[in-house]
Amino acid sequence: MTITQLQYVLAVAEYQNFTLAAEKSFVTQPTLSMQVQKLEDELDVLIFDRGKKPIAITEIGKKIVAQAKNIVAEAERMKDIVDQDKGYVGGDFVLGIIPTVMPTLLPMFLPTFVKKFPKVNLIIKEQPTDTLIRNLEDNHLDAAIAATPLEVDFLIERPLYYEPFVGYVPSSHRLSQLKEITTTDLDISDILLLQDGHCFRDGVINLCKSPKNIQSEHFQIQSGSFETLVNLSNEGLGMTLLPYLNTLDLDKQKTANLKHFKKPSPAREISLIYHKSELKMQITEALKDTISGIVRGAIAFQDVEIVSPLNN
Amino acid sequence: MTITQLQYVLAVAEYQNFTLAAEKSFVTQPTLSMQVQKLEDELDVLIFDRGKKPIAITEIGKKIVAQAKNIVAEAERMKDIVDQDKGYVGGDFVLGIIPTVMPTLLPMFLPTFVKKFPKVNLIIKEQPTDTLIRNLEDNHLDAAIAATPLEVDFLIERPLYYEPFVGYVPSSHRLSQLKEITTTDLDISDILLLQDGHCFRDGVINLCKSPKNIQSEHFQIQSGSFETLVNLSNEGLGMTLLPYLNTLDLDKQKTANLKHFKKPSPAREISLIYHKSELKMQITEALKDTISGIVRGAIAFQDVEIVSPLNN
DNA sequence: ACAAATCTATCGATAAAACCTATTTGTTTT
DNA sequence: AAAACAAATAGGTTTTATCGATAGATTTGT
Repeated sequence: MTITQLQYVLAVAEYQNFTLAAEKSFVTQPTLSMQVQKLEDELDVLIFDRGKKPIAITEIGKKIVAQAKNIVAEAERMKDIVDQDKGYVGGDFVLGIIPTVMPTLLPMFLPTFVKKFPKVNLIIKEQPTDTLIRNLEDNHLDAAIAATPLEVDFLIERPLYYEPFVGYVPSSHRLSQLKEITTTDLDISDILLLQDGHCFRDGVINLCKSPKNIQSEHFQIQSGSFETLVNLSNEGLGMTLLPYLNTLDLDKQKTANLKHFKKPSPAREISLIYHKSELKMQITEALKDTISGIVRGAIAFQDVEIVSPLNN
Repeated sequence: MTITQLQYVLAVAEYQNFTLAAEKSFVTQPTLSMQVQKLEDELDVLIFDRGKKPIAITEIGKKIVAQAKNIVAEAERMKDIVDQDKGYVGGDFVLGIIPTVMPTLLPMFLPTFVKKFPKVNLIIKEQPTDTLIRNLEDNHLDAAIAATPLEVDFLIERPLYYEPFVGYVPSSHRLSQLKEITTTDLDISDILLLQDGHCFRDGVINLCKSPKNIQSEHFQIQSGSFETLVNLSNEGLGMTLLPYLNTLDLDKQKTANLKHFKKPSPAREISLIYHKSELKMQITEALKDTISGIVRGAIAFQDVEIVSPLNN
């Protein structure tokens, strides 16, 4: 049994296809097939059922794949250990970020981070929460930034900051005369929402969880960007809710339409999340420290109440 | 990096000697040296300092060895997983047992176990507790039976039974008229002890921890067997303490000299202990179940108070 | 139902590696 | 300073990981 063989098995398990797995492993298909066969011979079991297509993983195969993941993860950590000891922080680091955090947070910490750790090649991917979780499980992401708590057992969550929700209420709206709003003022039927899949959308829905009007929506407009939502709102189609950081770069006229919540303000918890196997911990820690340090200046700590980002 | 290279590194770390490590790994010394060098090249660190003899492990080398242990242990577990799935319970199983448990417990469970698991080749080693712990750490033992609690962080303890201490008091002794004895009756200075290194000795000393007479011993006779202690005791050299199971095969005349403790009787906790990496768990579990089942018949459960087996 | 496409296993050849024996180099011991 | 011991190095052999080409099998498309 070699680590290479285990990696090949993991690739096949992931792509459900020997040819593709071979490509991704940068070897030819016969090479990969042979090595998988050798491992199967050595363990004297069938890991994959090649009978049907796409190929299936046998019952014992699933256990073997799970254990192979352990072994390969431990093996990868070896490099981490050595790097850490050398004080060397470098290499690729793939970070996933949810769409509603990306445009506001990334510009804040990226310049500082790349300056502080010039040898780290940071690769950023914008993905919705469910994709982030899947990719963290498969080790395609080294870490991610998402709204929490997620309650996923293989993930560790390290809160970075708490971002209050802010109402955007145009002058035509029934709430426009209020100085501060509360959750009970909200009516889901006249709030403009982001598209399905955005966890901020789910957060807003959770916030308005008064069962009364949840069915009787007169119209449905969904967008992927807050800018669109604000513009639609100005057209008189309803109010909307924005994350605090998104309110900072509105123009003066639009800023006048912002309505803050009465304390404790509902807020989303934004965390750095990563696999509990804790690979590349030195970069992960550095990232967390950098972001925490930067954001602490931007978001005054205040009395907040965390809203769940999950739809359930 | 290959698993073989890691195993070579572990061998060198264990034997502090390339030649011996090569022998134990069933390869020649140059082969092992080369592979270790290759790993060092790949990780770009020195694992061993060959400058002085015996060779030393570098600081980073210690971390690498620790991680290599993790990887190799996970790799070994792969075979376990496959075997377990096949319903096959076999292969070698090396069990360590402390001397004071060996002669009484082994005959009780060995016949049952070998009959129940004919494919397991059980190898028994009689060793004092400290040796057991060292060998469990190095994976030279798959499990061991010892007096607990030991509070060793890499070990898991699974209590098998609680064995009361029984006093052996010859008719010439000052306590011979008592029906039951208590710990306060004991005086360390007239109790015959096993040799240094036996944890039962430490247990007895802990039991008598009345600081009064611990210095003023008039004579010191130490033996490795309870039989000798009982015979010396009959010669009027003092009383002694025996584990309950050792009192069962005394002759009628000697049985008359036994004095049980007043409930709750002091007792030693005998446990099956094994490394927390949990290799060969199916055999370990089978062993535990076998012994628990057998002993439950021999030792009536009673009110006991556990005595620490550690000297401190 | 047949042909095309897709995918895995097998074959033969090659380059890489793991390993061995013999020898050299560098320590430690006498 | 010589002897003894231990690790590195050199050169050669065996093993094996890999490749390219191809055959066999299953699924898909017409």
